[in-house]
Amino acid sequence: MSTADRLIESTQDLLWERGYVGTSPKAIQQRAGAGQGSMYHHFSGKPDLALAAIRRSAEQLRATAEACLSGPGTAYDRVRAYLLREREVLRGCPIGRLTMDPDVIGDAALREPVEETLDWLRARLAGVVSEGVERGEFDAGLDPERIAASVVATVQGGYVLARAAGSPAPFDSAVQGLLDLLAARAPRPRRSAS
Amino acid sequence: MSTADRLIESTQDLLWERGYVGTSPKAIQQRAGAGQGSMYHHFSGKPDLALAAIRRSAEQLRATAEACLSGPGTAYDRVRAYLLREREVLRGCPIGRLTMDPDVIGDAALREPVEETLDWLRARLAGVVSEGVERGEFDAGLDPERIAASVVATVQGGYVLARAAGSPAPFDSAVQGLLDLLAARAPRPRRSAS
DNA sequence: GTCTATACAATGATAGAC
DNA sequence: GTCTATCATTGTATAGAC
Repeated sequence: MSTADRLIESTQDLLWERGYVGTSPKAIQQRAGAGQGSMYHHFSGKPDLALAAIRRSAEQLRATAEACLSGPGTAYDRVRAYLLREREVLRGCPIGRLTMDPDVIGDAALREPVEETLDWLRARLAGVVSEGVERGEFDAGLDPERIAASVVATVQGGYVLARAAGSPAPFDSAVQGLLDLLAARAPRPRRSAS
Repeated sequence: MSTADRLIESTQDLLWERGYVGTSPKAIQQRAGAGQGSMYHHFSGKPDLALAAIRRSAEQLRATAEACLSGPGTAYDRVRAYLLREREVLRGCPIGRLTMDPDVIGDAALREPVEETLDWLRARLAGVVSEGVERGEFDAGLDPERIAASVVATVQGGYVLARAAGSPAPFDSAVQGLLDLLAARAPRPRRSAS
């Protein structure tokens, strides 16, 4: 792997763990095994490197979510797969956690991939729910945009609860609570009339 | 107001806005209009002052939530009042945001009030839901702990979505989505048999 | 491309005068 | 109680040699 790649990967890890404000160029260099000159040769500074790292994390998140949401089964099954997918719950979300970073939210360039990613995720989920409603896999009364926002919020908020508790348990409870509510609106396929 | 109080209040504001890592003693002193000597006279250092500030924010959050949850109406009404209460959505949660701060989560003393507050909130909500189930205000199948976790997670995650979007809209969507799902499990009081 | 040297502000605190 | 030094360390770079 190239030095630039190692720098980006180290930055991804540190942003995830400590946020933008808590991540120093020196820490990045040490984790990447690169010197200062090397870092400033490949990137103009901390914001530039952070942008590259955030973009890469965003791509990865998107790919992971897409794998769940384009999987097999009914709309409910796919939302369920997304909610129950394996996660390192106590680490939180590498993209969502950046929203609490004032220097990220305050900088249009850094915020853009964060906004874009979470917007995409909500829209993608809304599409799945909407499809489900059309197919009769979800009750007709459901508002896809609202349900999508609830699903993403439950995951993001679940991380908050888990980190506060020092345990993944509240995350799992929150997700199960939402799934319980959703299951009640997902009619089982009816074979009686066939 | 005493100097110590002004220091605590300034610290509350800065922790809310910038987190623990992003808040320096100097910034606190300037916002409080106090000198260094003054701060180090009243508090042993940054962690000590932060602890006082976090505890105060925790008390305030608890009081606000309790006001909604002990209000009038059915269990559904009270959960709804909590979810729809006025919030400065784009500022996020002064307690929840601290869970993303490695120096807070990594310090047992600083983490304790955060954990305790979110635990209390979930338990309090679970109590309301449980009461609702007993009274027939919620469907018997609901798991109060799960629903409580979903409610708190939706709020905490709603803040994340709102800050990413730069708008309270996704927060409102997430909350409405959850309320839609909950309303379907909250039978209207039946007068037919009376 | 990578390294070392240098710079200069901010951080988090201590000491001692008032 | 509050103020003004003072201090060691880290943060975030730039300059120039190799």
